[in-house]
Amino acid sequence: MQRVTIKDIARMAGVSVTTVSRALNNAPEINGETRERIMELCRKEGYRTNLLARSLSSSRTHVIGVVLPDISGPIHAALALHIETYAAQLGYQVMLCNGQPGDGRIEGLFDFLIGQRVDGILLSSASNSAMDLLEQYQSAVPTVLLGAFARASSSRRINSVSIDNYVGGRMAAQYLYGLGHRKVVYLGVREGSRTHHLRHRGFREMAAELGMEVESIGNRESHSTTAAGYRMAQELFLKPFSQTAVFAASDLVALGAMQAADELGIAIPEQLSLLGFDDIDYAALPKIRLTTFSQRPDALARSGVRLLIELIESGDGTEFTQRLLTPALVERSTCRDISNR
Amino acid sequence: MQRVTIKDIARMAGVSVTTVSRALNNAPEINGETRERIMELCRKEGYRTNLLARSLSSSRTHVIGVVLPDISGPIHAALALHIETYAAQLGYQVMLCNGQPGDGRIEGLFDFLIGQRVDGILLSSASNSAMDLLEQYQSAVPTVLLGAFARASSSRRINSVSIDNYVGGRMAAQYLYGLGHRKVVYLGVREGSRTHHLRHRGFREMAAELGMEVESIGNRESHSTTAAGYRMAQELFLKPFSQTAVFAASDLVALGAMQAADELGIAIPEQLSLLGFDDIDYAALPKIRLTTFSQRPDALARSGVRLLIELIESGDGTEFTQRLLTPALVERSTCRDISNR
DNA sequence: CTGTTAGCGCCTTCAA
DNA sequence: TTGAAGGCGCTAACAG
Repeated sequence: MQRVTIKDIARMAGVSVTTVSRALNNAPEINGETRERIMELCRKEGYRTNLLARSLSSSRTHVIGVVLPDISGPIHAALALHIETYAAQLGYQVMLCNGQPGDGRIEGLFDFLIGQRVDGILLSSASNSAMDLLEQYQSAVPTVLLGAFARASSSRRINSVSIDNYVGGRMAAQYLYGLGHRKVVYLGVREGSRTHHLRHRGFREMAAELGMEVESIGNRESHSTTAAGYRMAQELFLKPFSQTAVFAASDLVALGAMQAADELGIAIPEQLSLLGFDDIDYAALPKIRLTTFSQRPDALARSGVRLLIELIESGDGTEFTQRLLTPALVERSTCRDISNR
Repeated sequence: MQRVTIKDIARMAGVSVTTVSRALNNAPEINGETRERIMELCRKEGYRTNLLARSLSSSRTHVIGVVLPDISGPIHAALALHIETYAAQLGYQVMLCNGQPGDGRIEGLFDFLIGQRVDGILLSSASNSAMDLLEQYQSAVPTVLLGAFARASSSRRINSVSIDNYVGGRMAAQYLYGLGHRKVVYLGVREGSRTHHLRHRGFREMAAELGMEVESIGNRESHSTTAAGYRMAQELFLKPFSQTAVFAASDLVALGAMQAADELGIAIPEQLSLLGFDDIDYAALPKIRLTTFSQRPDALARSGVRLLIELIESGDGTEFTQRLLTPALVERSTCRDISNR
């Protein structure tokens, strides 16, 4: 496990370390022949650049840190994949970490990444405290927040890219209205998350504008899980209700609602339309086929990576940009047009 | 973005860099007071150790590289999460990368990780070429293969931890036999993958021992996807067949088969039992409830990380160990006992 | 085109 | 208990 260094190669080739360095970096000012000779030697000797040393002296790592709440969650996993792919195309490696604001480990994670001298950090989080965290750290390293942006906070001095949840909520209301629904429910209001707050507000406001009646059912849990959706849906279904459609705060919540409906013999979409949000993988499954809104993880990833790298390469920490993506409706089979029944 | 170094702190505290270094590393030979004073200064000045520099001089990074075929796939995502969690407990950070043997980028990835001087590499792969790759690289860095081990190759000089696919195949046969099935099909034979090869062989051998008749249907595609499962199942269902149970090469294949069965009005498990392998998240969904075998990603991750770190800390590259985990049956609702009908 | 000289930020003997 | 000096492997002026 003894490693051959640039110095060894230099000695063997009878040149200086500088020359070897130049050969390795395709510097223009070098003789083609000696270059070839050196490269050949490197290959033969199994030389591998010590990137730590290179980064130390060049103070650039070409690595970006990516912090996600839960790599194993379907949306985040997709995000991770796209981020990595796209970053690689632009010449950056990704250092992927698990963590979320408030879990007590996240500061340690940021310190680690900064200690590793990553060129920038991408944080994906829907929690409110993510912004505070970034405001605190972005003086130390370029930083972009993914997915937690909110119109309301446009005053925040941070860089961010996000699905426009407010608009998403509005689109949902509009879609259901267009299908002829006039009394609907919003399932899973959760105030701890800005994302969900906005989604809810957008939905209610558009519904109000259209004259559609909406009942909101709150989620007492701290996460929008299938189990929570199941319980909330039961709460709704177990007494008589007159609504014809349900907009679930997330696909997982929708899944729970589906299960509850199934057990109580409520047919979807015949008796009740169900609309989700996220477009997780499950949603596309044959037996599910949930109509929902895509968070467009690929677009989010691309946009976030691009912004971060612009930041890194401009070296300008005085400008803050916020980008908003419009969610995309994915029509499958859980919403029915009841306008002319 | 100008960083404060150990030298700055030393100057400010009126001591030498050595002293600061000692304070930072809780060296025993240092005055408690000066230690406190220095630490306080570091905090106030926002000092963060440059890990690159530390690693360069100590030649230890406390980072392990993890290479997975597809972070967004459910099994790999779970694996990634567990690996990271467990490594963190043992004081190691994880550098997560996407790549698989044969995709043309993997050598670059390994070179990158070695260049970053990771202390070790964990590779998860089911492909045959993974072993060749590791044999080639393990002289440069400690290495553990996850999930692709095969009994047949116990002669290989590599470190590995894996679900015992051969035994898994045997267990599957035994389970179906116990339920009274006598004519079964193995759906999705794929020779490119050692994993699948073993699973198939185990299944056939145990079936033969029990006197159970098995028809194998091959998968012409290079991956075990839902789409492939769908096509293969159609191939089976479209002509008359007498088998009472199907063992699918993977849960995804099983999912495809479910869809095909659904469309053709074949009831599962009433008319046909279906057994999967992997226990991906989907499998547990209310409308799916697939009976399957768990790959036990948590156990796999723990075991792999532990082995790798032992390797790293022993510094012994002459010993190779192989660990085998037994899959665990997860009984849900897609297999029926037909023994006394 | 090539070599010399200084670092990058930290750790680690060896003296004091 | 502290400091000075050298080195980890590489890059980056600046001369030649």
